[in-house]
Amino acid sequence: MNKLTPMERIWFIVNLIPRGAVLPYGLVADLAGLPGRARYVSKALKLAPQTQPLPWHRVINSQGKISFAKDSESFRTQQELLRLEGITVNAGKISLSQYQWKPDLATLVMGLPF
DNA sequence: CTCCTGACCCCTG
DNA sequence: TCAGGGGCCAGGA
Repeated sequence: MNKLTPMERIWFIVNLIPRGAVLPYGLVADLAGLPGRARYVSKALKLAPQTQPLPWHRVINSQGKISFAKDSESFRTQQELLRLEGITVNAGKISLSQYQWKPDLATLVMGLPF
């Protein structure tokens, strides 16, 4: 049966975010069936196994901004990865109205293994 | 078991 | 826009 752990469900959702799109931590949590657990999403990304590539850079905060300190190496890496996908990033900000992933919920939920 | 720490979020001023 | 403050809760110490 579908015994995906909460963390695995988060990774599953993040893997669904298409190239050139982004999704806020809070919405990742909602889609993973963990409403109100935005913080847990950040933890899950940090603890994600390097084994398989996870598009963690497509996850940003609800303000449309990269959540790493602007002077950190992680910040620069995420900004670079987003730009490589054609996303415009200004001072760490991304336009959610323009790039936020808006999946067809009915279709999405049907395909979820949890 | 308790305490502390977050790649967060929402609301207020 | 920006800063606080309260809420949230799984892990590590």
